[in-house]
Amino acid sequence: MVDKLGDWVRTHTCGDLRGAQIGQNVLLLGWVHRVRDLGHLVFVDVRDRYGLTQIVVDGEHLRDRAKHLRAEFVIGVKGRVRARAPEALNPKMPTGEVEVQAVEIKTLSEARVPPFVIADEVTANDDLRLKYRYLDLRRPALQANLGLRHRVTLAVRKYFDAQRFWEIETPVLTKSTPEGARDYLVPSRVHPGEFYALPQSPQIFKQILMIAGTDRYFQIVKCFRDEDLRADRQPEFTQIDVEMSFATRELVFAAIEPLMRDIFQVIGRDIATPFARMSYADAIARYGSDKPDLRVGMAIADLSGGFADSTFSVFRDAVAGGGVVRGLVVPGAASYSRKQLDDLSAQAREMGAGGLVWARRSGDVVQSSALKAAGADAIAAVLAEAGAGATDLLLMAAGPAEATSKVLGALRLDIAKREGWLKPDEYAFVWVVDFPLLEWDGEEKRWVAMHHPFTSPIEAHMDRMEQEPGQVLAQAYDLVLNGSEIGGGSIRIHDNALQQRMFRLLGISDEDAKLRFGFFLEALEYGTPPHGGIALGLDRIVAILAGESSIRDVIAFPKTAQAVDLMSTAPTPVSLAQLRELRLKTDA
RNA sequence: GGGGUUGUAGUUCAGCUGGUUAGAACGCCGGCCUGUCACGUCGGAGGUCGCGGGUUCGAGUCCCGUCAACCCCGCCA
Repeated sequence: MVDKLGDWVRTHTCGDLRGAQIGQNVLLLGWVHRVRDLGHLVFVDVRDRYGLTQIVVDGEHLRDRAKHLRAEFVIGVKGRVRARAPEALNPKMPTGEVEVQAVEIKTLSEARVPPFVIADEVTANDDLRLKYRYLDLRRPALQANLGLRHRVTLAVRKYFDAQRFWEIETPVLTKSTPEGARDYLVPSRVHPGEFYALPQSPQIFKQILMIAGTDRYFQIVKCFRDEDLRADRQPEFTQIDVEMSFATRELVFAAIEPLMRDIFQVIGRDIATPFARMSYADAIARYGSDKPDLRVGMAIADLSGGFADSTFSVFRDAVAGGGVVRGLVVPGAASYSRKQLDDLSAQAREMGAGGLVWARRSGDVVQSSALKAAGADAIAAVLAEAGAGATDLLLMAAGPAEATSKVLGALRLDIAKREGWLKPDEYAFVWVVDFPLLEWDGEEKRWVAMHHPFTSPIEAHMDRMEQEPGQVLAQAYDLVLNGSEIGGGSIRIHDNALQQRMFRLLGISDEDAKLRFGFFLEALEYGTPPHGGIALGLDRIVAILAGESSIRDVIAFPKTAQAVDLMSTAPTPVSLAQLRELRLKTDA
């Protein structure tokens, strides 16, 4: 039986009441969290976004009513706040020094038995949680994540406002410019056979805003990419998009570092600025990744020199063939068992390495999987060169430089994870800089932009773009936090001629460039300020702040790895009438 | 596109080399209980073992296919 709300207005939330309100008459509205029926005495915990308050019900008539309450019913309670007896205090609850003695109870809404218990300590399967997202979101942990996300976006807007940036909305229905990720397409009814694309990023619009003289722009904006998903990737995601006129890399960094400081203030953490910097080449060589996790050391060192004339033919031949021998020192891992070492080798081979060689000291003697082949003196020398101490383990692999570092880098992360060295509340920022402008796409047999085609080469390399495209560095940068790419940006090309050269390098014909980017190339001709910017991944940043491993836990209504919304069941077929109106046919 | 993990009660899981009636905990329903707060306690209901096919005297268990969720590689300018 359900009651009408009538003139009931809440006086407090379920997280408000403290000792100061003792003796007051209050009215609470919320969800039944738990009912504890002790016979002649019934306790009901009422929950809302703000917290939990214990209601006490005795007296025959009301007690009967309380016994019929079930989890997730929405109720109203009129009552009086009273102090709990000293032995009945609950220090685990913020409202635990008081309780509300019920005078009147209304059931405003009944609830079916929920498919899973709504409590942080109970976790159902992901698909069930997503189907009943509104129930999952009632869990305090997810409520806290939504609140955190709100406070972060608020901090972002406050910061940029103070720095005289304007938040400007760019269109969601835009032009498809295939190059990079797949677009989500939206058919036009008014123009049959034609399509809008949902933006992968507002890149061109924000650059045009610079041409339009808005000087400093930011936007907290949804972007869309029709690519396969991961724990840190959703088909629609939110960027903090930033663009500045007359910007240099240093000016962009100087704008973003204090922003990150303000964002981390939201969780009460002081982060140190300026951030560390590392070239892309160093990141790849020393960490095997363009997004190094610097919470741990274990940098990869080049040990090729020690093996150029070695008796160990595998390593000697690798070096002679233009490859490298590289290694990393795992601190304190000299005690690894034979099985652990074998597992690491197997793992390295799985990742494409020819093999993994380990070495360590044991008292005065050295041990190594290549001891016989290389000789004790050579192993001792390389241990010394790598800086391995008495309790450390040296892992080595040989082969082409980049591939070797990537395998060792993956091992490094795996070991660090297993050893618990990656603390979620430790924050290691690094700017990765000096990216190559282009990379060779072996399948398409053409150069493709590493960042995007609007990224400027560094000024000193502009003349060499056509001669040595692979050697040209870009004015591009990524912001990396704990091994996660949380942002990327660049100084843009602001010169029409340079932009056209870039398109040609990418194998885009002049006609094609005109067709796809003509409006932008034309805009560049009307007085374009040098400019640059960055886009930060809001979902990833909030996930790291919240200590969540998946961005799904900081997005209100996320999609599955198959890009399905299990709650609304999107995507779905549409009616023939709808298709006809759009003049579309499907063979699905 | 490729690889891996998982799928058994409402939920989270166990179920050994294939063998009688598929179990536990939580949740749910009912009884008892005046200080609980993950209440306690007694009792009860609840199963197409994801789905389809195969092997077998016999399949939750083995095989093939398929669907779904998750993780990774490719992909993500």
